[in-house]
Amino acid sequence: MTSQQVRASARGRPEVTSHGAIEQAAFALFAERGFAGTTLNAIAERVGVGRRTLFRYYQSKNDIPWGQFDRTLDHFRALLDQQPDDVPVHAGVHRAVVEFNRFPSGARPSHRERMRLILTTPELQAHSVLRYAEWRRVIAEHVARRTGAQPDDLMPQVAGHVSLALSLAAYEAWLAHPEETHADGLLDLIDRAMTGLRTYLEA
Amino acid sequence: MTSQQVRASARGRPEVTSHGAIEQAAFALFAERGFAGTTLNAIAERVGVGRRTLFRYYQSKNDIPWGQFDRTLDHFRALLDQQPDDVPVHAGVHRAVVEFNRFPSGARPSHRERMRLILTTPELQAHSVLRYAEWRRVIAEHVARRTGAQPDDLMPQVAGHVSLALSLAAYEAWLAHPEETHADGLLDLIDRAMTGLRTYLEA
DNA sequence: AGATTTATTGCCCTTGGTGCCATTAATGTG
DNA sequence: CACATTAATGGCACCAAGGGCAATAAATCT
Repeated sequence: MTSQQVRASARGRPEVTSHGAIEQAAFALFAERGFAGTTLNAIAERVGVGRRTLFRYYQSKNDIPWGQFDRTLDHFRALLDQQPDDVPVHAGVHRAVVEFNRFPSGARPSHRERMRLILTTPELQAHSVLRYAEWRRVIAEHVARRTGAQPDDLMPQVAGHVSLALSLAAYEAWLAHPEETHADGLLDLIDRAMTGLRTYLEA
Repeated sequence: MTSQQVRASARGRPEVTSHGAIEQAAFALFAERGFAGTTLNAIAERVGVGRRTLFRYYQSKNDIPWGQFDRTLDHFRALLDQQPDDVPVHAGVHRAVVEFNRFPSGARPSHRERMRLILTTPELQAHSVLRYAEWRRVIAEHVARRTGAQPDDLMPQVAGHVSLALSLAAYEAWLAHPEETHADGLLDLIDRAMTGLRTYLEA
């Protein structure tokens, strides 16, 4: 990936590795031996760094596959904010969600590789809820602002939960058929999940 | 709770404890020291049993708060099956979901206590996804059967995911205001989550 | 009583994760 | 250049969850 947090000043001992380097090493090992079969020691060794140092870059082993997800949340917030006021709230949210999932194709590990690992590995599936919670919060806050409610009120929360539900269903479908390597299939599936919900509720 | 799996025969050494006894001890400790602050050793000690034995009753520490959730899934399946054919699929699912959450009030630990722990403790929040997956599967299978689709198709999956989304939003709201100790508030909130979704999508 | 069955539990080991802190490698200042 | 300062590295000791294994205990069956 690009790089790590821009350090405030160049003083002190420079960082000896980067998030990107760690992720590359980690994903290579995950592919070889699986997630559970890869120890932090093995990753540290391959990166050429002490095990203890890994914890300065990631809070836990489970956090490695997510990379710097938290950074992307600012982007998501911006996407929501730039939705025009004259479209219905739900439509704006939906559009922002779709846009949010448009990922650059050059990334390593690829978005698909990341998500495949995350959504197929039970430990990671579980751990991801904590990431999702922050993401949902962003939606709840947006919906609350647009509707004059509080973020913790039922409707904003429902909007967050349901948006996540649709995204997850779309991701699982995306990963299910192996042909669709390009991200377009994913965005399309998010749309289809939404229309799926509408027909489900109307039928 | 009532008891453990009915043993096939009465042969062999009898079980020295029960799921119920373990849960009681565990919840007492969780209340005292918190979930993370309670070691399996402490639980084993209070139950009066070896630590190793706990693993014969629960797969992991995280599984203790859920009790025998898997058992209730059969009940859920039955609730879905008994929905009349002439109501729309989504309505039947919704009704079954509501009914599923009507819990006996005499249980120890109480349903509310359980859910409060589960939904407030990050480790448990995460772990619960795995439980939810089975629950969602039940819905997806039902919807698939009723609509002539496959359980892994997009719409049934969306139905499962969205039903879960509504339930979680309702549970969180339920736990948010402390007055509503009786389960009725919960069932009502599930209804309100559903109408919340409808107004969100129509506005 | 002895064979059989089944649950308990202790022992040992691996792994993730944390606290602590000495060490290292850079930049700044006199 | 020497030396203070700053900040990252990584070793060490330790804890807790979890799993494999095997000995043992407590019941029933013949």
